[in-house]
Amino acid sequence: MQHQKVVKLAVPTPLRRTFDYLYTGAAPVTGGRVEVPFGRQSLVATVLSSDTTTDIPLNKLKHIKRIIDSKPLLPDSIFKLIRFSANYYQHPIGEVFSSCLPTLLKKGEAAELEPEWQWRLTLAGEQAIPTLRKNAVKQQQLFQLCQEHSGLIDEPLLSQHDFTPSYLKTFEEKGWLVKETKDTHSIYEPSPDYEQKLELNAEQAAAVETISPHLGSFKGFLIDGVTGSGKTEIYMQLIEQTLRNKKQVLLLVPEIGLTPQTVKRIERRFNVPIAMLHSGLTDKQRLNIWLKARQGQLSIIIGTRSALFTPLAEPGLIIVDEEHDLSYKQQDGFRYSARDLAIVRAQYEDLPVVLGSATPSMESLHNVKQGKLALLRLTKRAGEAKPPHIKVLDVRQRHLNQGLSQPLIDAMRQHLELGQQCMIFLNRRGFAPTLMCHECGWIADCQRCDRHMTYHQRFKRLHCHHCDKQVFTPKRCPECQSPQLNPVGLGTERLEEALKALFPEHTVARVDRDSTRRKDSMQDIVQAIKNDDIDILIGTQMLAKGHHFPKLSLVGVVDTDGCLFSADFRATERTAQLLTQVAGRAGRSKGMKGEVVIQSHHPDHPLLVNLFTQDYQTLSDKVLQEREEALLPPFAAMAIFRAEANTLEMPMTFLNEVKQQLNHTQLTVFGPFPAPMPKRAGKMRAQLMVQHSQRKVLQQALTPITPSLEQLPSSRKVRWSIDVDPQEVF
DNA sequence: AGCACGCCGACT
DNA sequence: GTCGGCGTGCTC
Repeated sequence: MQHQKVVKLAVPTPLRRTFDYLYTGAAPVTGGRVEVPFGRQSLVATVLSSDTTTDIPLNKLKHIKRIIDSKPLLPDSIFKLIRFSANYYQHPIGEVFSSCLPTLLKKGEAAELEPEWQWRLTLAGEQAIPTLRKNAVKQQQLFQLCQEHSGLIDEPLLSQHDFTPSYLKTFEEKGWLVKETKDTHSIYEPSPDYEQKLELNAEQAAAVETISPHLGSFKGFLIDGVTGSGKTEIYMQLIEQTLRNKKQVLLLVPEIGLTPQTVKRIERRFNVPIAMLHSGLTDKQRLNIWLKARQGQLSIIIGTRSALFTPLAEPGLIIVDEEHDLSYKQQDGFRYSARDLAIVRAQYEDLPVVLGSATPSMESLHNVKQGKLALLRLTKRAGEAKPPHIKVLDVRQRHLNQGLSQPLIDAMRQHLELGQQCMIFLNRRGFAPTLMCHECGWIADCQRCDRHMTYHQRFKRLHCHHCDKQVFTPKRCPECQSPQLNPVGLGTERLEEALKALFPEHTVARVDRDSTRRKDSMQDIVQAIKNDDIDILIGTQMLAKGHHFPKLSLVGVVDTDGCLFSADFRATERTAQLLTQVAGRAGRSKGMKGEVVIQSHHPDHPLLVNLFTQDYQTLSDKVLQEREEALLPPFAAMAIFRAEANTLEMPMTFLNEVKQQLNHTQLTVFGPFPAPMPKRAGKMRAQLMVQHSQRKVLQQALTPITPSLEQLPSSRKVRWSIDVDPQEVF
């Protein structure tokens, strides 16, 4: 009998285990892909270890169908990172592999870059140029193009000038052009003087000087810099040094921060191949970027959360911009934090990681205190911009016109008269958050969620912002048939209407998910603001970050009170970050006086007092102290088990069984209890919280338990998940 | 998650 | 008579 050889595979299935298969002949390489029969389907799996042993009776094992890769797909560091992530986030290894790979690789496509072609002008071609007929304009153009580029043209150049590769066929046949594969150019020399390097102030210079000696080995940094303090210029100079060392840079940005402007700015500055990973790419383009990055043909890779797993041949630096941003944490499926994993990756690849924010997360500030991150503080705005003047306006007993107080309206007038722009911030889209019957008090509730429906006047509809359900606005109250149904409360749509009435001579624009639904409309509005075509801007949190509007001098926050009282222990942090970011939009140009007016019915609320009589740092110190006293993250490691089903009963039963299994561990368990908003999208939800002061202990306790939960009969009657380091408790 | 098997209701 | 409803069981 032939000796049977066994491989351990990560198969893309939600099962938290590995699968063993047999193979004959050459061993599939560890880290490479194979195709295997799995149940009745055929799947692409990744080899975790080759030439290994199995606990499964040999007659139960199937044979692999095909070896896809002859070399490992991923560098060791990424392979390790993926395995670490599956463990840390308690997510099935097969699913983790597939969520880290480009779609086409998941499907089994070869991991090979298509050759890129270029055409070289031959001697015969050169001699033929004078013989070309004068009226053959296109031919003339082509050869001129050739000569302008020292006899070489490539595909991008062709398409730029509206030629197709097939047009060149005739010239190839005549021997005037020769088609050849393009040299895989590795990282270019940067030419940093294309755009002038900006002058650094003392703090910026100190930051660069602190970090640059560490380029080349692992170290974590946190740049805590107020809005406008010039973090980007620090990134730029670090990128430049990394490029000089012929290394690649990975720049992570939050979901909405991925602006073409940032990329253009970087492109203009460095003459190197750059790729931006954004949602608009095709699978093919994504694969090409992935492969080029892996082969070192791209110098800078910019992308959101999932870009973290991009393999790099010569990794040199990881930057996580706006590190506090929630979008770094995936909120479904494989619930990883790209910011946290960036630190792990930097460790594995022995390179520096730079986190930057104007409002750092409590986690990062805690890591600073623990000595895990080195803190670099920028307290001054770069250039000559002054910090804005911030005022909390007590609106108790004041008359409000659609949420706007007279002092705020007056302030707007003043700024508008100076030819400057105003922004009114309201984190609630739609016309009004509820629709109410004036006669009987009936309120339009969502049938599938524990929430009211938002009234959208423009679409004449009620819209649930939690499950996306939309219905036409009823003409009469369903309870008492009264036609008097009134919108109650304030949303951005209503605010827009009010501001247009108040300031008929000024242009008003609204930026929220509804007004920017059309592709590029966000870009258009941002451009219009910069062109000074808009005087008054109404926005939700979409407008809070990243943008630099030179003529914007007044920011008004209409309604903060909703944010001040929330069950979530992170609410304070979130609100403080949002308000700080919003306030930071005002007065970013030199010589302009920025003003921020925050309306509140609770002007004495400690959050507002601490944030605006002091600063974010004072507030974050307080928050950290409270967290320490309450043993909450970041002073404890936390995980939440969530479960949902049609009734609350099954999730509670399941979570109680989970709790029993956890009884034998050292973890502190809270719950199970119904979620703060139990019903969502027609499902009833419950959760169970576990924590321990040490991450290691939490992880080690969960590791044997989570796979066994799949065996529980009650687990199949619910949809359940584990969220390690949860960011939102809902 | 897929995918198939299995045993009960309203249709050509 | 069968198409199909989704309950439940399995995946090396």
